[in-house]
Amino acid sequence: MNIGKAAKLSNLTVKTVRYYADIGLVKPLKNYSTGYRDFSDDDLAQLQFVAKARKFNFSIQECEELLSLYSDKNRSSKEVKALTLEKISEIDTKLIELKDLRHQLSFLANN
Amino acid sequence: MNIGKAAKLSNLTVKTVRYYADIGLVKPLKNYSTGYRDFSDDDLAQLQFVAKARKFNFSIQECEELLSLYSDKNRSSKEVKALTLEKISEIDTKLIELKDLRHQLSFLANN
DNA sequence: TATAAACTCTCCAGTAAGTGGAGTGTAAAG
DNA sequence: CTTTACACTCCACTTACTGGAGAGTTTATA
Repeated sequence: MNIGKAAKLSNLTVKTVRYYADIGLVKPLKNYSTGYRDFSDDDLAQLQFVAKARKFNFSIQECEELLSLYSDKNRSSKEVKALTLEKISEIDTKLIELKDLRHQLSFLANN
Repeated sequence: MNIGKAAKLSNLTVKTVRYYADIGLVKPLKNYSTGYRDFSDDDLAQLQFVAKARKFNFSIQECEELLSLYSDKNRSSKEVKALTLEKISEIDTKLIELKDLRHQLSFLANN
């Protein structure tokens, strides 16, 4: 699919998707007659994942790590699992902090 | 208190606190003989709040809005409440998305 | 009391992750 | 067949910091 569709389906802007392709975070094929990028369903899945992770301040580099969980055959299953669990625990911390922030705001709303 | 203590107590770096003072997000007094910034407890509370909000991608400008909830006497109580509730609802969305991301990762960890 | 360590300041340059816009080529609809 | 929508590159700008130089201040130690 073209970049516009990929952007729409991943809730990213065309600019951002192009940027991610530029830095090699996704590697869509390129039609060398038109120069248009061609995103596979797999590319799309990666974009969707990155879109979510970036929202919670996982850096581009961390996103790359997380994406490698999907695809890196050189990693042992144990290693994959450990890395994933680490990220999950980071998310759990974020969840607590976010609830705390919500609490603080809702306290504000009631006075 | 000096900037180092303010930074430590708000989990920000000295650099970041200085930056927030530079852009006027906090307005510590300044000792005009030494040039040292002097952060009040109130300044600290604002820094602590901003530190939390920034973690969840509320922009600096949004942080300014949120901080104004604490102090802006020109706002009607209704307006304050509405703005706060809006931010809370944004947080609720973030909470859902974050749980979703966690779910996706924990699925990864189990195969 | 001297002096070293720790802390502060300003200023300036660099970074991460985009964002906006000009200028131009391609494809689809009317 | 031409207007409209979408794609491309390239380059400058933005946000929110971050690092480092060079210099003054405060505190702890010898």
